[in-house]
Amino acid sequence: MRTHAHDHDAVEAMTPQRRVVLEVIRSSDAHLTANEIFANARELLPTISYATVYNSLRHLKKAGMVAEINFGNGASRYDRETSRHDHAMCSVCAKLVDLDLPATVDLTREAARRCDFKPESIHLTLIGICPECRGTERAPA
Amino acid sequence: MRTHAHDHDAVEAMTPQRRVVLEVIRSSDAHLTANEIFANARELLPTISYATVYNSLRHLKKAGMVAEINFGNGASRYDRETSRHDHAMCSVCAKLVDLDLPATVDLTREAARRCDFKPESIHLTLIGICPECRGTERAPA
DNA sequence: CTTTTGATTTAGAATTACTCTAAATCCACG
DNA sequence: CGTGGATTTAGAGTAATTCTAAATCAAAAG
Repeated sequence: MRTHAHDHDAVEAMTPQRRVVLEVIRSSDAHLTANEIFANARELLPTISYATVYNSLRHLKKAGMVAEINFGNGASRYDRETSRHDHAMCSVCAKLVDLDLPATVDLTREAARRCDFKPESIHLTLIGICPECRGTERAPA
Repeated sequence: MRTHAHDHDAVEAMTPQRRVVLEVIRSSDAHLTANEIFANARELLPTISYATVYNSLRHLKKAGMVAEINFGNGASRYDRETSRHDHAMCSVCAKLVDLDLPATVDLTREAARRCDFKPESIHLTLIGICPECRGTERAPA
């Protein structure tokens, strides 16, 4: 239902701003928050606004170029790794670690069977104490 | 290390407000948000304030009487079911369903082994399309 | 080259979900 | 009755994110 269907029809373009946001995410091995991405993006492109960072993140996510991770404890974080993977989060220092469990394909199937959902994805996060924090938090009862 | 250790020493009491909040959560089979809990609690106890609902939720959670669920997409929801269980969420209607996967004990161990965390808990959520939405969303490409 | 059209960006206001604060209240005990 | 600690209340404050409206930009059309 378009008036003309122009050639470019590019509802989703890769603009300089989006390129910068993507670059920021790709050049960090941490899982940055929107806030951190905004700060880093400003250094590369001082005029970029907060809203544009969010717009870009939504766009890049939709385009499958970044992944959003959210654990409910605060701000979303953005991940350059877009293939399905799991996470472990330290309950002491909140560190986030990537994880790959081979069992998830079966698990997804099993879960979907039990609740009669058409499976799309599965999110799995281990909560625990990381080696570093275990070292310091060794306090006995 | 207390000054006196009075007899009552009750740092955490079950007050009428907390009772009402608990009652609201227990009497619903849905997973209510704090907002919904506030609204329902007001009907039982019209003077209760928003902050008290949050205080009560924190208290009840700490006391192990309710569980908090958060999928990062918005407000936390509160669950009368406190034993460990998994969830499935419909990507179309956002419905939330409880699930019980027997494999999670092994999975937790396996995940902890891979990242060398001391395991505490595991969160598993299937994302998919529920039977009802599958019925209506049957639209082919 | 200029206009048109629609996407995009910008700055800041608005919204949502929640937490904090300070004053008022409650309650067991002395 | 008074004191002290916990709790409640109303409303202000905060953090994360979205919305809005005006400005900008870029490709296609004239």
